[in-house]
Amino acid sequence: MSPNPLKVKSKKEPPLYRQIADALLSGIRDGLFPVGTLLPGELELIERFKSSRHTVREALRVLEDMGIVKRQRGRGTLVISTEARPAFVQAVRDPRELFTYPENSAFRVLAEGGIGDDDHWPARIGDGVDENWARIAGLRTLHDGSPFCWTDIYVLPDYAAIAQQLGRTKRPVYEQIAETFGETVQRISVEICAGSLTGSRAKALHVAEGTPSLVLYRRYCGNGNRLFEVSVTEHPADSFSYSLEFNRGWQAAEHWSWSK
Amino acid sequence: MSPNPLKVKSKKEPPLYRQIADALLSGIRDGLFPVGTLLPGELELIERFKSSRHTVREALRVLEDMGIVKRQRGRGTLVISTEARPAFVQAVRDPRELFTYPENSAFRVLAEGGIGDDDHWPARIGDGVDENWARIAGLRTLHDGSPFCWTDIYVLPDYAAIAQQLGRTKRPVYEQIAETFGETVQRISVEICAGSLTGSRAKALHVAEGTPSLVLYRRYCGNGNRLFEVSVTEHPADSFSYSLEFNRGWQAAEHWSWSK
DNA sequence: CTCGTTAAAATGTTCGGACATTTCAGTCAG
DNA sequence: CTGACTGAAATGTCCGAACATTTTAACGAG
Repeated sequence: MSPNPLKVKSKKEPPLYRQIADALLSGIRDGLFPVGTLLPGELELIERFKSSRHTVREALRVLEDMGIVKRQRGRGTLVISTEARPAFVQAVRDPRELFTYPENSAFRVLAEGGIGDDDHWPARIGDGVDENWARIAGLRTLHDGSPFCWTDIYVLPDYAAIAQQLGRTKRPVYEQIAETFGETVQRISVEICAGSLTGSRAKALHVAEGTPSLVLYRRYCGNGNRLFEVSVTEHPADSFSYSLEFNRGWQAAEHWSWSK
Repeated sequence: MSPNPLKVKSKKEPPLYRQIADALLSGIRDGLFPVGTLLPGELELIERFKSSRHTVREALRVLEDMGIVKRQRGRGTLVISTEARPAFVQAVRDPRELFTYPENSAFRVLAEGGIGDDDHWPARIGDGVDENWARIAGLRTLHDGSPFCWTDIYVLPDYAAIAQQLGRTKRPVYEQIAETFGETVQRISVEICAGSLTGSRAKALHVAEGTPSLVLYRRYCGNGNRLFEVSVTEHPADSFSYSLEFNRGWQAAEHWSWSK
């Protein structure tokens, strides 16, 4: 016989810790506990929900996993957001995966100097970069020497010396900078737009004048979220495409209740 | 006086639950517990580490948060990976954020029919789409009527009827399909490449023949990861760019030990 | 051999208690 | 007023116990 043929419990009550989490979440969303304030302490929640500390902590852990609160020993439970973590993510284990460069490619420096020497893009590079930054221009080539993209790299003045050790290795520039100057890459942003290859760039890449191109702006932030490198890469259209993949659910998405 | 001036405890011992987690992780990486097998049960781990169930569960929770194991009630703790979760992620709350379309834009259907009628892209669309799929072509326009991209949409034959209700709303097509036919978007992939606008497309978008363009291929997978929509969107270069942002650490990255 | 039942095993949930560590504000000596 | 100290408060770590729920495999009736 079925364990329980009479009780139709089609809608079973969720566990207590989740009810508590939902109640707290409602309170947060309703403005009872605004972002930036501290949630009531565990002892107080135990009293309010007539529960045990273990259960209350489990509820708070759910909120922490959702990115709603941040717990700090000795201080309390801080409300940091009113919305849950995203439902879709693109995950990248290694920033290297953001490049679609073939393994067997190398960077060849063609020119270096101040940013004033550049007559092409400064407008689009954006904030954080000024005329004091160093500029390194070059080609990325396959092992057989055929070039497949043009790159302009802009780095903090202090990191200009990186140009000397470039071209000897296949590794990404940001990685060499990070290692040489003790940076830790914290944030990377990528902007993609279309353009067309003209003049010296077209000639360097052996394509016809006006060939459509894909232009990628990459911005790297290191320790303290300080911008330390911007690179502008231009690919001939037919030799490059950029792919992304997003998947629903990060971790136990079904683990959350989402009453709504 | 300082709390403890004599003990130099510069290297404090990590908590027990983390030591256990590290030990298990080492076992997993060393092949003691290969991917696909079950970890020893909680009771057994309690004995082996001479600890309490609470502490063992805390350790297992760490591994679960890292994406190393997946716990299943009644079954056990399954090893699903030997590597931790990625260090960089692009997070998207709503798939809508993958579009950079202005809020006040609308889709206007210009043509619909079988996929055989298309003479432009079929080669690049890829697997999963055959000649039975339906095709809907159209323009996306701002509220003032000015067009800013050309779109070809390919959908499963069963979903061809979606064309009838398009154009009346501003909502993304994938969203209307998902709602109308009960799909849940599970995966989205985006491929970006450069092209140039010619012929009827250039004319429809009011740009000169040969204007550089950004072409986006979007593939949507629904229930059971079945591909149900592919869209190809072409933007004039100067009116569109695509941005991405990746951040290090997902959640408590510093929470992990990473003895390495 | 097939199907349903049953029992064992495993994780999930909940309670209780104790001590450790960190943060912060208040206090008191100088 | 400044600085060091102290103590309260909060979360972190850890142990013990009990029952619930789910999965799986063994078992037995037909």
